[in-house]
Formats: sequence, C-alpha cells, structure tokens
Amino acid sequence: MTQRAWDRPWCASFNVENLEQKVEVVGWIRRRRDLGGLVFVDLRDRTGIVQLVFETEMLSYGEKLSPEDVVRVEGTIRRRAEGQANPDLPTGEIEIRVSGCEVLTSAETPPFVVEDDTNASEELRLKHRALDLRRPKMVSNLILRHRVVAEARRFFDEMEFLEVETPILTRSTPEGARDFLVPSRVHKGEFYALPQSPQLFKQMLQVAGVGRYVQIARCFRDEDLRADRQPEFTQIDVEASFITEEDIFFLIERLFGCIFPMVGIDPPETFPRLSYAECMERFGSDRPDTRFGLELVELGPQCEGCGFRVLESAAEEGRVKGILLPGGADYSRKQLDGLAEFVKPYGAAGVLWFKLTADGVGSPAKKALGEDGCRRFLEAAGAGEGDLLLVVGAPERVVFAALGALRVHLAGERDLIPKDRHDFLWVTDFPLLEHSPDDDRYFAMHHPFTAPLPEDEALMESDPGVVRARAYDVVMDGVELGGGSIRIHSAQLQRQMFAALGIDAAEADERFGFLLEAFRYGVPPHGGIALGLDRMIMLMAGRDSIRDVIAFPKTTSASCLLTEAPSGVDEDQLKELGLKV
RNA sequence: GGGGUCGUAGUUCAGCUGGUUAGAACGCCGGCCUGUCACGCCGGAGGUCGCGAGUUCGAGUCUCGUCGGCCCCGCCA
Repeated sequence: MTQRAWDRPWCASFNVENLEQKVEVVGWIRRRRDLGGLVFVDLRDRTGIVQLVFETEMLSYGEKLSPEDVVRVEGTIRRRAEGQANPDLPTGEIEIRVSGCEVLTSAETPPFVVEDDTNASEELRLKHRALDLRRPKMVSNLILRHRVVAEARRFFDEMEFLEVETPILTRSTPEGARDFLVPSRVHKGEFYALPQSPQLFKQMLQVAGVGRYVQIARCFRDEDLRADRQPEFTQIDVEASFITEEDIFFLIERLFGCIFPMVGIDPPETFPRLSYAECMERFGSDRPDTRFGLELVELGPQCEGCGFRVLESAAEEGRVKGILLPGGADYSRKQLDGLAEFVKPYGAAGVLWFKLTADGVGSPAKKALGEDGCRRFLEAAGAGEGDLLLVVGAPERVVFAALGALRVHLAGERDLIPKDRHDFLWVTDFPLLEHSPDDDRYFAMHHPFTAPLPEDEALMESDPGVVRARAYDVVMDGVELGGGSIRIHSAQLQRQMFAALGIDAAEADERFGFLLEAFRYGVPPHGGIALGLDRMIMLMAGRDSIRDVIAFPKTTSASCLLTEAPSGVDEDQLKELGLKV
C-alpha cells in the first residue's frame, strides 16, 4: 500500500491501465446510490471523482456514508460491468471495489449540494466558501489561476525580469483612489496606507538599476465595488528601463501568447492599435469591444438647420451621434422606451429613434423633420429597410458614455457577439490630463509620472488639455486588462507636469519627495504596465464576475461573509493606537 | 452618495385584486430494492414569510424604516 501521502493517487487519476491494482484513496463523499444489496458512492477530491462499490461484507460501510464525509478507502480497480461505463467521467470505465473503509470525519448535511449545477445563491456560497470551492468549476478556476501565475513567472524569468516584493505598509499618496489606512501604534496619530499599486517603488527599482522588474502584486483601493472590481486585487506589475512603448507591446503580446492558449485562445502575434480619440469616436469607449459592429455614426452635419430645435442645439453645443441597428425596426415602442431609460444614467435625456420600413420612415421626430428630413439621418447612417437608427445628442462625454454603453447593451440583447471570437488591442495616445469641472483643475489621467508625447510637449503650458500621453491600455473583448505608460525621467518635464496639475514644489516634495530625490542621482528612461490578473482569469474562465476567480472575495458592500470582516475591535486595541471611534 | 432588484422550509422558488390549515421541487430522516451514476419506489419530519414599526376586522401580500445579497451610475491616478 501507499508509503507516503505524496505518492497516493488522486481520485481522478485512475483508468483502465490500473485494472487489478490495489489502491488507497482519500476524499469527500459526493453522492451515494444505495441499491439495497449494492451501494455506489462517488468519491471526490480536487481532481474529480471516482466510483466506489460497496458489496457483500462491505455493504454496511457504504450504507452509512453521507455527502461530504471524509473517508479513506482501500480497494481494487476493476472494469465496470458490460455496458455500465459512464462516458461523462474520465474515470467512467473503472470503479474501485472497496475492501476497507475508514470514515476520517463525518459531515453534517451541507447547506447546499456541492456540485457544479448547484442552485445556491452567491451569498450562501460565500458564507460557506470551503464547500463552494469544492465544486469542480471553482476548483478549475483556482487551478487555472495557479497555472497562469506559474507561467507568467516562468515567462518573466526567461525574459530576465527580477521579481521584487514591495511594501504593503506604505505611505498615503493621494491623487488617485481612496487609500486604505492602517494606524501606527508607534507613531500615534499617523497612518500607513496600503498600496493602490507599487507604482513609486517599481520606479525606484529602475533608479536602483534592477532594469527589469515584475511582481505578482496585491493592490488595495477603497472604492465602491462592482462585478469586476474588488477592494483588494492582484496585478502582474511590470516595469523596465531603457525601453519604449514598442518594447512593452512586444513583451505583453509574447506573454499573452504563452498564457491564453491554456484555455484555447490564440491571440494574434501583434495586437491592433487604436488611438484613444479613434476609440471614442467609433465605439464611445476607451476599452472597445471590437468583436461586433454597431459603430457610432456622426450625425452632426445632418442636424445643422434641420428644423428640429433639440437636435440643432445639441449639435451646436455638444455632439450628435447614433448607432444603426440592422434589422432593428422590429423594436416595439416599449423596447424603445426601455432603451431611452437605459441611457439615462449616463446623463442623456433619452434616445431619438428612426425606423426605416416598407411603409416609410417612423420616428417621433417626423413631425419636426418631415419624411425627407428623417431620411437624411437614415441615409447618413447607411440605413436599409428594416433598420433602426438610435440617436443621442448631448455634451460629448455624455454622447460617448451613453452610446458606448448602449452599443454593448444592444449587442448583448441581439446576441451579436460571436462566442468563439476574442479580440485583443492596444489603446494608445490617451490624453495626459483630464479637466475636472468641479475642482477647475487638471488631474493626471494615468498618473503624474506619465510622459507626454514628445510632439505635444510644447503644449504643456499653453494648452495642457490636448496633450497626449505615452500611455497605453491593453483591451480584450471590451475589458481593460491592463495599462501603463512610459514615465517622465527629466526633472524639467516633471516640473512642467506638476505645474499643469497645480502641484507646487513644496507639495510635490512632500508627496513624492523620495522618488524625486532618487531621480536626481541617475534615473534611466523607463516605463511599464500593470495587468489585472483577476480580470484576466475571469475572461479566461469565461466568468462574468471576478469573485468566481478569487478564493475569498468580498461582497459589493466590501464585507467578507466568511469572516464577517470588517469588524469592531476591543477598546484596548483602539487605546494602544491612540484612536477613538 | 444615488438608482434598480431580490429577501418565504436546509436549498431554489411559487404564493393572483389583503382572507381561514403558506405550497412545489431538490435535500434530510425512516422503509424497500444487486449495476446505479440527477438510481427508483413508499412513507415522514421540516416555516418567527430578513428585522422593526404602521394601515386594516384581518398583512407573506399594502406603507414607512432598517439590515443583507446582486446589478448599475458616481467613484475607481
């Protein structure tokens, strides 16, 4: 029998090549099928299941087993009876005739059935995560994640990157997401912050001459959650010296070429590149899903003097664009009202629609525009009979947000997204700065160390809003997988950047002084990228929630149902920290 | 911070315009069964309708509040 635990076979490791072997297996009872004089039991571990057979003198042992009991059994591998093989199971041709059985622990009835098609709510699954993680789908997500990380480490090692750990207890650097703060006991009234990303440290490492840095890094942001956003998440964090955008693109394209084939996705050797401006104009999004059409069409010129005041003023003061939905003329009034509602959270007043049918044009704007006026819009969009044109007129950022979201919504509703297609692309030439109307100042769109495009540098002072950045995102199927930039390494340029951001020398020194100081002693040109590991695994596993690929995720209210974190603490603990609540 | 939606046996749900004993399926318990793999058949137990107020003769159902899950907007350099 087995000598070492490490040599003991996994449940799903058996097949017809093991016939007649005496084996010992351990695992959890998945299901019992008691036929009276014969009991079948499925035994499960993380690799899968194997069927145990209890008969004759072992019958009484089998009868006592219930789901999730932990057992060790001995037995002999044998071929299943003629015609009794289960083709759905890797171990379906064999079974273990049990000759010895020890219940290591018996389990209470679980709150839900531990199987892939469990109908347990996510809330219940999170409360009983250990049970949930026994489900084959969840196990396979954990395994996939492990393999991706292992492959990424192998890849970066081969590319001569150095993995360096950066601090979890670090310094708050506002401008960005809200920080998680950790009170200091030694320095009462002062706080550490958990890193939103290892940004400053990885740049320090370039000054240090590491040259090529990588880290599978946990990051923390105290912002509201979403299906694809958790307060702590993992990045594949990359930074390198003496490189350009082209080197980063090459690196990541190579990396994806190693990773995505694990799930049967073959990325192209090089990814298409689209400028930020083009993305916004064509897709209304800086992370476009290019797997389907429905591109935005320009309708500004058609609005001019069209006679419909609403459109005229929208075109003058903002933008008017539309989406042509081929065959969409079958949308009912109710569905169209639904689309108008859909668009409202993005700031649009509604959606103006035009239908082209055999009977002519249908539109709420027909009265104002007339049949011919409506046709001008339909023609501009290239509409044919049976098509639907949806139009939004509003300030530019609203038009993009509303139509960008509507486009994805329509594609889902009409099932226009090819299942087996996956699109990768680079989005480039992001704006360097973003104007905030509320604060009437500029914020760094990426972060304050992002370099401007050389040809735009001259505009830093005169017209900072139009300066483009040496920043890039990698996008897959409409999901932002990561982003990065070439950094500023010139003190002069950095001063200009701070000036544009309204950060004076004293403030810059207080916030980032340690990095700026390091830069004075020989900073190499450098740049990098950070990839969202959780999202990447989510896409690879074909899930639509990041929680399914994180072992112990938090709920949308940022609590952990398993540990009930966050929780109150003792008065003593607070006192030691000099805190009052 | 805002909007939407859900909360009823262990679980997933049904429960109409407020009405008498709150149902189903799966699971669980007991019995029968030697080739099942969602085993089958027979029987049984199991409910503070999230919590708290209110309206009403009467509330799972209506109203308000509150807690929790999920989705979205804002936010996320």
